[in-house]
Amino acid sequence: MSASRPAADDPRLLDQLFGVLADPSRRQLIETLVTHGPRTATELSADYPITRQAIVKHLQVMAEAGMVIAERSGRDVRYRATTECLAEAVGWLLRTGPAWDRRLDRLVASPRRRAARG
Amino acid sequence: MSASRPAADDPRLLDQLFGVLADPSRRQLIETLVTHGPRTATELSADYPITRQAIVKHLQVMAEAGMVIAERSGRDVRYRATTECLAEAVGWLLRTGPAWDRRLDRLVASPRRRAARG
DNA sequence: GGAATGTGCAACTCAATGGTTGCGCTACCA
DNA sequence: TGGTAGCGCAACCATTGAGTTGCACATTCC
Repeated sequence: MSASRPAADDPRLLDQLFGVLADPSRRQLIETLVTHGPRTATELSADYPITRQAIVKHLQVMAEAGMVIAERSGRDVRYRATTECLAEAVGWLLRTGPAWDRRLDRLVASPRRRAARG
Repeated sequence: MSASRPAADDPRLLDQLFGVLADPSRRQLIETLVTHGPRTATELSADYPITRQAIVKHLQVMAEAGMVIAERSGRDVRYRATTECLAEAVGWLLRTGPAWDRRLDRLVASPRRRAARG
């Protein structure tokens, strides 16, 4: 199961991660799971304007990205938010973000041969 | 101009931000702009397997999200990476991420009333 | 055992989007 | 002043993905 979960250094992981986060419903879903603890898809669907099936699809995508864990107890499946994967996203952002300023700094400092734009 | 750029506290901004980051081409585009400095779409298209038009579309989406700035000089349009917006994404992640652990901690610590499914 | 509740799977619709091609316009340069 | 290189716009195609409905299967509980 979940044979398609990419490795930590696989760019596909970032695709999945950011892809999940790009959807407002999914961010809200995460926040709900965080603030209210593990819940079933049926429970969640009561608080959302979309179908249980839609919720399940979202949760499956999120589970694929390693952001939630599905735990079965009896006939219920309770979804729990996990956090490790988020480090990956933060990592990329911090690794890239600050670098921008450094770069821009260097560009401004260096003499441009093209009409000194800056 | 850019009338559709959402405010800082608008969830739409996070949609755009994470949406941009979810695409590997766009992440690579950002990294290229970061490491090589501002470049034109035509220059960029030389290093990518996709059309200039596709690149332009990406850059427009990224500009919409405030991640790049288009600067015209003569007939060239040079795109420069900016960084402020990333803080928004990092903010959400940090605000949400660490909370997970706190939550999980509390859940583990609290006595469960439902058959102690720990 | 049988009703009720919840999950899982599949097919379908519809909109968004990544990508393409084609063409007209503008700016640069010899 | 004419050729060339680069940008902008529009139409179009194929794919993806969010969401729905319908139904079958499993589990709980009376």
